[in-house]
Amino acid sequence: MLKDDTIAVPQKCDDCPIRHRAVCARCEPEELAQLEQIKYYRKFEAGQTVIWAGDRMDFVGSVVTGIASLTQTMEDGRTQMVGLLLPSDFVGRPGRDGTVYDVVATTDLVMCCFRKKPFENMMEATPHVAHRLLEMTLDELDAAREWMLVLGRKTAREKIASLLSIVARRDATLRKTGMVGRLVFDLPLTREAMADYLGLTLETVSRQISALKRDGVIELEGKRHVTVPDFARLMEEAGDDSDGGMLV
Amino acid sequence: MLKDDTIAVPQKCDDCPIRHRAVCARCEPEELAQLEQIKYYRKFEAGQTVIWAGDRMDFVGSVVTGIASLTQTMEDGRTQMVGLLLPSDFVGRPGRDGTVYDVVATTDLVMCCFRKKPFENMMEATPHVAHRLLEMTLDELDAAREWMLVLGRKTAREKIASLLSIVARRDATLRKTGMVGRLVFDLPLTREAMADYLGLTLETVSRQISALKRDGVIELEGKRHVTVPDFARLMEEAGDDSDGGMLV
DNA sequence: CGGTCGATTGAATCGCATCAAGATGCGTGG
DNA sequence: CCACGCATCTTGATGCGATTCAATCGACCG
Repeated sequence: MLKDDTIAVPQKCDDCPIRHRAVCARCEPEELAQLEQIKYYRKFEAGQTVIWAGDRMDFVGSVVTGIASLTQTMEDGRTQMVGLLLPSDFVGRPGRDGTVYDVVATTDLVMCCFRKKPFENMMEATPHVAHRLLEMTLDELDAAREWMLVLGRKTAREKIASLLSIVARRDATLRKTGMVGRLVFDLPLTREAMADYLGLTLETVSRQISALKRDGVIELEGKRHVTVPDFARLMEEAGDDSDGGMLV
Repeated sequence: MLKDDTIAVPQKCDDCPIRHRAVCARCEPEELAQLEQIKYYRKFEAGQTVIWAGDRMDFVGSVVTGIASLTQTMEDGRTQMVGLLLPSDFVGRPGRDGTVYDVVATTDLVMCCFRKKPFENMMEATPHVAHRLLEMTLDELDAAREWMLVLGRKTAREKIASLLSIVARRDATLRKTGMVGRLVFDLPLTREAMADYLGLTLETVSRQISALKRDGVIELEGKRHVTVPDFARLMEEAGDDSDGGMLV
């Protein structure tokens, strides 16, 4: 892999947008200083592959801005996205040399990477990093299991509604508008990426989105800009009334 | 919940069958002594519910013998099993009060439970428990993602073959026969439980098992006793040639 | 202006769910 | 010991939902 994706400009952790959500969230100033020593930034364009399944990984890291996806592929080409990596999410596995997933930049992407060996040493030495990582991993596990229900038991329409409600919810959280009134957001995924995530074909995704639009559950401007007039209605369409379906 | 499931007989950790695989695997003798202080055993019969989704949990623990399942349910009754808990697997989430899943004993079950608060304190104090738990959680996350591919992209036949190969592999590991020659094992799940795990109906499960039998991929004695004459063939049917599909 | 990429829509097909009957096996009680 | 009931499993017929194959459309770009 070409290394011209490395960013020269150093950024202080204090100003980092994911300072309080990422693996470093719990760190004390002196631990942060240690992390600054071993960190570097990398930048990817939408569509670029960050790591191929089976590749050796000499770093771990966090998504700073943008979105990446974890994908598995079968020999015959069928693919399933198994994770959506949003800002503050962690990539890589301490104590293991490779990934089993392709990591692909879905949008333009900036990652904060740590050299693996020093990071592992830090995990041994200081509890805060390890503790935060455990917490994050447990959350991801819950999210993955939540998604198993979507993949295993929901209809195409419910799957689409589930995805939309997740993206809507995350977007609202991010900019701290509540879950009230009309929600407006952009879909960060192509129809094909949605299909890969939902275990559908892109045609079915397209059809169901059209159907939800026709039925007034959502409104569309262009292909990606979505308005949800009534979030409760969307939740209902997703098959989980009330609070259910938390993910990410 | 009735508490008559608590077992009076104390068991020493040294003799414990899951001593070196469970959350206590890395513990030093004195840490083990600490754990002994806060542990107790509980026993469940096949079919009994260990915890209901939404219930408060005042303990965490490990499966010692038997099998349990984690299940999610939608309001309309559709269910999806999101995890199969085998001996040494961990139940519960430190730092959180309840489960979001039903935990059900699939077979007769013995669990080694730790009172939650003292266990959390121990995690703070000693690194070995927390470290091992992180490792196990990362493994579970991988397994969950592996399963997402099964649920999202595999056909009914491939799903059945995937499940069989997992059970076969685990069984062979457990009794240290290799993956060579004829594999013989018992299915620990009913057709309905398999359906819940695979995102199918029990009728489809039954049909596909019959089909695999008809095609000579497996042999059956009774409903539960399975022989796999050629494991590579089974893997092929599962859609992952060579080494793929590791789970559990 | 063709060319490409993403998206939409239609028609035909197929895999799995659904509905419905039986078969098998097992424990219980007469 | 056999009859009965119940749970589990098998098998068949039918219909629906999602895939597949294919044509078309719009937006963007060189």
